[in-house]
Amino acid sequence: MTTPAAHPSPGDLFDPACPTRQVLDRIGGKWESMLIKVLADAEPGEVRFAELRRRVTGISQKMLSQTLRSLERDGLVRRRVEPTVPPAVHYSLTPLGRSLDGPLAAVRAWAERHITAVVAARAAYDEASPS
Amino acid sequence: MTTPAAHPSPGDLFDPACPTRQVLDRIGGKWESMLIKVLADAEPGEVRFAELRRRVTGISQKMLSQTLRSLERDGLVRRRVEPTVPPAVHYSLTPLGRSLDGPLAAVRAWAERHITAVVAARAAYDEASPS
DNA sequence: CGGAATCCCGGTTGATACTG
DNA sequence: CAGTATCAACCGGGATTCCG
Repeated sequence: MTTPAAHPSPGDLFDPACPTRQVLDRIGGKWESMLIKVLADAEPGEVRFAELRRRVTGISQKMLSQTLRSLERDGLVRRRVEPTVPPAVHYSLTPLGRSLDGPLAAVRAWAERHITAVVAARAAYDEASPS
Repeated sequence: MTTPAAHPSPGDLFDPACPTRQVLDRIGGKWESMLIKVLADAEPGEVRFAELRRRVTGISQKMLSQTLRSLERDGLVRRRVEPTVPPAVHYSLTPLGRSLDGPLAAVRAWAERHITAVVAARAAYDEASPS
């Protein structure tokens, strides 16, 4: 049908406006989850821009500031500017951001526990049809 | 303290070959996680191609088959072909795939519990600098 | 120092059409 | 029914350069 109505169920994963979808779109990015982990693990809680750049190997300034801003926008990260010269900007996880690190940790744990199985499956699959 | 960085150790999130990174790259896609949930929720355990297409609103045949194949390759999904005419192909989660649904569910739960806060933060942020 | 703006390339995605 | 093939548009994201 072409059913015009499809699934209007709220909280439904199929809905583009669905919460899960929105959240996955955010943490599914290339850097988001890394940044969250780095900030979650940071001892002082706050980390400066340049330090983040150093810790998140491979990230460009553009992506760092861009990602940081999107996380800030969503209330996951806090940006604190010290009005010195030159300016020092400190980033930290908000309580909301910190709470997301839990679920993220679950995924991380799964990844570490099952990655070998995944890699093995992948190898087996590729070997079956090398083309 | 400030510290550590400088060299990516294996198993470290910063390493591009890190398990978490690989897993997030997979489930972070636009359809992967939806497919996993649909398959996980499917009562019979098996769902046919056309039925998946119907359940995952908005997906194209190309992306569906493409995503399905990548999940199959990684050992998360099983593909069973019934050699009839016309052919009937059934997809289901493997035990490995099913085990991933747990962590994914944690993320989903977080999303549903905190999405309003995220949306609010976003609105507040946008209101602060409307441009 | 932090970050905005610009340019640009390549992978990903979506329509559409064709096949077994 | 269950895909594959092709083409074109899109966009993430890297390098570079400029600014407060």
